[in-house]
Amino acid sequence: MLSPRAETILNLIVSKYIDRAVPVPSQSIAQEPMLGVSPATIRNEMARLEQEGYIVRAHHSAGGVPSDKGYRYHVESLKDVSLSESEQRLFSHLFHQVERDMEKWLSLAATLLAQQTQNMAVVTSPRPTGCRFKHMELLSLQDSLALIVLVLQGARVKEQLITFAETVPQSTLTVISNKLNAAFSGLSREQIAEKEVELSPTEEQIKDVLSSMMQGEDEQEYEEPLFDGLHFILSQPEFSRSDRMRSLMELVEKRRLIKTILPRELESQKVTVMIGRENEDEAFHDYSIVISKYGISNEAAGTVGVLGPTRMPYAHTIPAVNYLSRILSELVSGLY
Amino acid sequence: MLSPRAETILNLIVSKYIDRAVPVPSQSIAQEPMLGVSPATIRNEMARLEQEGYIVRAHHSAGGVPSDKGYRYHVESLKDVSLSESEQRLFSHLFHQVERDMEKWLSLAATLLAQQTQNMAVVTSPRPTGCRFKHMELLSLQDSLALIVLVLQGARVKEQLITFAETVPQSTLTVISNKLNAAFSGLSREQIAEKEVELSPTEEQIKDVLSSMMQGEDEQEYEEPLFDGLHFILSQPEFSRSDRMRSLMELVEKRRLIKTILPRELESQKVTVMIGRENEDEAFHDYSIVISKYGISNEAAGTVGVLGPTRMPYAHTIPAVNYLSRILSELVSGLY
DNA sequence: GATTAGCACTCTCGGGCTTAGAGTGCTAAT
DNA sequence: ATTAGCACTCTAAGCCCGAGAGTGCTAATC
Repeated sequence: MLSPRAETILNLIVSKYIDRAVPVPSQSIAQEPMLGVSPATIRNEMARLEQEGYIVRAHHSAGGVPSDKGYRYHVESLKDVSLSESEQRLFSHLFHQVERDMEKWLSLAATLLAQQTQNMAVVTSPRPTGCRFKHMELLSLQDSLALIVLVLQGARVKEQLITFAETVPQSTLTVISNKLNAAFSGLSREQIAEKEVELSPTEEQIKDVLSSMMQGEDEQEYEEPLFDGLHFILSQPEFSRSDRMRSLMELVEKRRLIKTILPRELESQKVTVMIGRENEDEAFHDYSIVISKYGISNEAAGTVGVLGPTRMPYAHTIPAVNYLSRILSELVSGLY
Repeated sequence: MLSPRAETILNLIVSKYIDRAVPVPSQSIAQEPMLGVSPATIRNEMARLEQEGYIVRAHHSAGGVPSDKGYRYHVESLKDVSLSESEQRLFSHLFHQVERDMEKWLSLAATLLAQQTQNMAVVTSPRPTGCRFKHMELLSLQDSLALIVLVLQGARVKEQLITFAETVPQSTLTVISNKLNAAFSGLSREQIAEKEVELSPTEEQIKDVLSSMMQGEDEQEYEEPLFDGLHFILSQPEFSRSDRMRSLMELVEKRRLIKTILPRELESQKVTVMIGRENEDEAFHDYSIVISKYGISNEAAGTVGVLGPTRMPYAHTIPAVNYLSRILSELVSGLY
């Protein structure tokens, strides 16, 4: 419903505004060689775009600034742009160079994404839904103090100290861990609770700790996410006023992202873009979020995304989030 | 060399400035009932304090602001103030309530410290100097993919994936881990390298990975530290200008603290205060750092501290850092 | 000699005014 | 449908001014 020329002009306004952060005047559009028209014509078109809500003006006689609707239009027009081949190669190369360690992969993904988009990247760990016991180990540290190392399905390792009422030697601990490993291997927390096994008081205590470790894992729907690129986002002109800056910092520190945005059901593996007021949470009405699930759905899924001002380089961000979520999915499926 | 009255006045200026963040006029000092003198007298004393460099004036006819030297004087005067009994009890109570887990302790320490001082707290993990092998475990994930779980002295657990050239069943892995556990128990990385053991190619590969895991642990002098209270420090009036705010954020993200401040040799277990230009690194010339080592010297030492503007509530900060470092030391020594 | 009242002086901060410049909307001509 | 031309609008920056806060100095007082 937008004439081809109007479309071109809108896209020009959006991209110019994205990289200059200054209201776009009709003149600067007219200079583009691709459409040989005068500023006056552009002004007419812009008046129409404003009426229809694609752009907004700061005041009566100022240049055009894209509205949420304008950004949305722009985003739709690049839904299936993908990362350039050379960047794809660069990314996978970097992933293959790094140690084989989930932590490292996540932090690499966050760094690359922040770098690529000049905004803040957020990555959460792939979290198994309903974790399963794989293996445990008991190590004596002092007479009555021991370390429990619990390995869950999917190469996830947790540790926890435990204090016994009495001295328990390593030899006993080894016996116990063999027994419990045999009994619990492959089971979920519920199954472990139901399982009928003859247990000594010490063994019972250990079982309780294991169970609470697994419960912690199950309940904590998203673990502390990884952030990178705060300094990029903070140097955006949107945050030159320090109160805007502080409110962003509070969003980050108060973990609001995690609580309200991440838990939302995302279409599996597809990049979702939420622009300004499209976000339900009012706190994000001035921000855009580009986010995607990755991992194995219903088994171990994490999220990878970018937070920035609505004036965000979507053309870089969307393909980058998309590609990284694919890489991470592959890496995760290697672990299951 | 400062008359008792001058001392009182200086201390009043410092504390008033610390909680109001506004240059202190002679009047507001004269109001203090403890010295029954007129503003004019205070002005004379303040002129002296300014000459001697204890206070500074923003402009010719403005109130007094403590200089670094002034803060230093103030800090020296409260070197052996300690935390109130009730707070001590509160702190230890909180530590005993939380799970027995180093991570949790550190994060509690950071939160408490930030809260108490209304500034940013930094805590690093206790890092063993020259780590020692305690135990390892090999778990098959897929045909030729396994997970190595390595436990080091001091309840420190690391994990790492490994891919073999061929399929290796769990039974073989179990045999191998028993063998290596027996051979390497209690050894440092160098000792493991020297140790003469007959090893199969697969075992050799595992040994190499173990060695590199331990090397990583040894080399990484300080691991990612824990921050808390960014929002406190950012709401200090010092950071109302957004450029100051951003430069702080960069200090934090670029890990400058860790690289230049933390590695400095600190007198063991004693609180060190560095005020403004006393910091070697120019980047910290506007900040103060209150920091202390904790742990077991030459075995496993971490740092706990506070970063803030030079206008910092030293009277709360110093005893809090001091007390928390003592608590953490106790907790760490429980693990060794 | 130390203290203090009194006063002139300095400096900052906010409000209001003005001006330059950027960019528009409209009208009339092409 | 396009465009040149122009009057109009709005912002941002500079400037001035006056109020207020707080000082330093001087001269009087204890």
